[in-house]
Amino acid sequence: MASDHTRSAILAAAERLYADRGFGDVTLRDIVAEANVNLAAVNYHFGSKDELIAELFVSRSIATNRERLRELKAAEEEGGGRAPIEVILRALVGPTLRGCLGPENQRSTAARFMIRASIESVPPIRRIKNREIDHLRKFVGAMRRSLPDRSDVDIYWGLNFALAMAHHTIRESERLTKLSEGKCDLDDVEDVVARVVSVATMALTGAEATSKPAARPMAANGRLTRQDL
Amino acid sequence: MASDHTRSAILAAAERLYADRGFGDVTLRDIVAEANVNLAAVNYHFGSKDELIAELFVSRSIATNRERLRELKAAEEEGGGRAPIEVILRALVGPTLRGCLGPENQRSTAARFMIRASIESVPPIRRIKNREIDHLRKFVGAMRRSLPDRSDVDIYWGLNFALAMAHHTIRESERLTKLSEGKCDLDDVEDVVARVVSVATMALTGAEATSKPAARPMAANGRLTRQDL
DNA sequence: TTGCAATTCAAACAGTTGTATGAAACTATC
DNA sequence: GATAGTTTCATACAACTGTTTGAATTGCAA
Repeated sequence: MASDHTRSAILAAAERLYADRGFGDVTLRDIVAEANVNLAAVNYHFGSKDELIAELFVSRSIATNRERLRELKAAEEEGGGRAPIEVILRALVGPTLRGCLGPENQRSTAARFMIRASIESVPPIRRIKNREIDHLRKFVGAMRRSLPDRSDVDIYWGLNFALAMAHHTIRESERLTKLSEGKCDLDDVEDVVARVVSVATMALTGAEATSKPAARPMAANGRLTRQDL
Repeated sequence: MASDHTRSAILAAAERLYADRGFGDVTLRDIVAEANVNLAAVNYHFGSKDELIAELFVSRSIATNRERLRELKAAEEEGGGRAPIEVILRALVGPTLRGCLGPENQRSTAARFMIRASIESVPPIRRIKNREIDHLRKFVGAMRRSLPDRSDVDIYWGLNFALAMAHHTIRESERLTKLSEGKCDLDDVEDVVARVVSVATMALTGAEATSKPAARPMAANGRLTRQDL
């Protein structure tokens, strides 16, 4: 492996194009044109298109996960093995939110790529995401230590909701801006982090049991008249 | 328009195939084979593949939205124009959750299709989703009436988080089951609805202001060593 | 029945896609 | 400076895609 030049040019070009135009309509030919390399170079260096995408996604995921664990470890060491739940949650959702939100023009290519990966789910990325469970288990452990009185089920649901709010906000940030007519300021990332952490904390420390009301009928499947939507 | 036979056969076959195998690898030829009709029939009846997908998705969205508004209207009429926030939130997330969760074997094709539409976002569907804002505004209105002291921004965030928890739970239901080793029972739909509504209610009625801690550095972009993930 | 429009059909089209090939160019080692 | 291994390159390939075409068939109305 001499200089890595072609390899990294492909990676950079691919990430930029995917970030800008999505996975759907970026072909290998687009990528090699942007990278100024030969078409065959992709298969030579990466084996296949899917492996290129996977490598791209794995790199960025590792970076985010490393940042998450760094924050988590620091917090637990400071608290003698038991970090406050808010800090754990902040370590969980902070890095992702900070990476993907913030002013448009200063949002990195990497972040825009990860947003795309979150919006348009393609097979090679889906396969990798399934492996993220081990990573999440570390946060489950920390949350258990922080809230020893909470049941496991509540912990799992709290984690699920925290990730839900973070990812959904990233994924649908445009819609939220439009719906709120700009009143929700998604460029103020730390405010977003604080909101997510606050709600997730309430979810984990709030009301003990959830009431179970009577079941409701399922949505109709029959014919329809155009009126809503 | 004589008998609609071909048309509805295509719709049914397409929905079934998309639900089972996703949008990515279902071709028009797969659909017409499943529907036992000629290849050209799709373009004759729908104009294009994208319009077929759009028609499918619009139908199901309308059904869900109608159900949502039915619940909302009933609740507001009962309360004299002012429904409790829990009931509004239940009307918002209940129909979707009930449609998409529940025991695998009794989950309808329609519901499985909508899950797919939520996981794999394809262009024709993305275009339609952007039009859903008007629909959501009706819920914003109801929430404002229910919580007149809350700021608009808080309302928007509460709505956003409610949808986040519902959609993310549907989309990542498999992962949550695996992570929790089956302890989170996603077949008990009403429990899921109750949990989402409960947390969303806390988000909307809980702590007034969110504290604003100091900013944190962004995730590193540099080289990486495989360790996490 | 005749005529006309709607529908179905087989076949082909035009374009794109990711991938493979084999020769050429390069690079570093001896 | 010859050699061996790596990397680049132009080109071809094979398959698949959504769409179109124009003729056949069908169904209904006059």
